[in-house]
Amino acid sequence: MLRVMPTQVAKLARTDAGLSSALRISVMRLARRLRNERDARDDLSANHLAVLGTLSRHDTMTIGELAAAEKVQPPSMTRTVTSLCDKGLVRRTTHDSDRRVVVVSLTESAHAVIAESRRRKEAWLNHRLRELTPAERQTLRDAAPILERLSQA
Amino acid sequence: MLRVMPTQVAKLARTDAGLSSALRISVMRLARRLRNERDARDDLSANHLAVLGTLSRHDTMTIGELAAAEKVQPPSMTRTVTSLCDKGLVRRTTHDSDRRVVVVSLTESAHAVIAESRRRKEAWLNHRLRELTPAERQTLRDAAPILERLSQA
DNA sequence: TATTGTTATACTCTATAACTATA
DNA sequence: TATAGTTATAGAGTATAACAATA
Repeated sequence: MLRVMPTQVAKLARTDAGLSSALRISVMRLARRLRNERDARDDLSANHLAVLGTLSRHDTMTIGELAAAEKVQPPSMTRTVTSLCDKGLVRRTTHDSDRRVVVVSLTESAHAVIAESRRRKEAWLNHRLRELTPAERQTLRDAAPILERLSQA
Repeated sequence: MLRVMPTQVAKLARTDAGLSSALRISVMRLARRLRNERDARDDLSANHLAVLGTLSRHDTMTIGELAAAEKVQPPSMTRTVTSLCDKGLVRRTTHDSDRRVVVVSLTESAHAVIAESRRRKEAWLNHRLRELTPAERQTLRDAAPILERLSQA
């Protein structure tokens, strides 16, 4: 049985050489867990939810901008936006000065869906965090901004 | 512009209430980044790679066990295993005592593919970690086992 | 009968190529 | 001509339902 157990992750992390491996394993596993915790009750696909999330961070975006942000090709984004439009979660309008451009924005009901989805995702994690010691929570508080910076690098 | 910036993550993390949100955001972002860093050069799909990874942690598994581990239905796993078999990455043998069961195991070439993929994924993170201060690396060293425990809860 | 895995079939998501409409 | 987006079409990946082989 070659499975990497929690204690092995701690051991790995002790050296600079092992830190990268330990961090990758633990971050990927926790992310997978958080993702599954969400998927269980959401009726929107991961893809659709990602587009709503991106839109909520940018307010309005064009099809091209959305495609670039989600790293898909424009035809795929056309399809996704059409589907979200049918569900009443986004609005499509023509750009004021350039009529080739389609401007996409969230509807009120989308804001509610996003908030609810986020609330559910955090409920599970919140519960787990309350089971940690104050010192462990402090470590995570210190670590969060560093992890964030790594992701932006 | 509603985008959550690194400084906001640090601010969020200061309170117990905000820790869950800050941690979720930073972990999900770093995981996405790590995943993309891998996808860029791998010719195997994320799904195929996940199956190889699971097999490398368990040595031999049946189709049913693999389906359960990857949270897909048996017919989907049959398809995936057939494809990996065609690529020469896994072997299918019949179980000794129960001839309904298919036992799947990695080939030598799969071990090489897994090692190479893992090496690539870690190269990017390794480089980022060297840019941190020793104190920041220590914080991550402390955090890794806690993150791992959260994912197992 | 129950279980393990497969085949048949359909749906979703994605891609490339060819097209329309604006600029 | 070049650009933004769409339509047409095809290829993965997944699911459910029905089936075969074995227990």
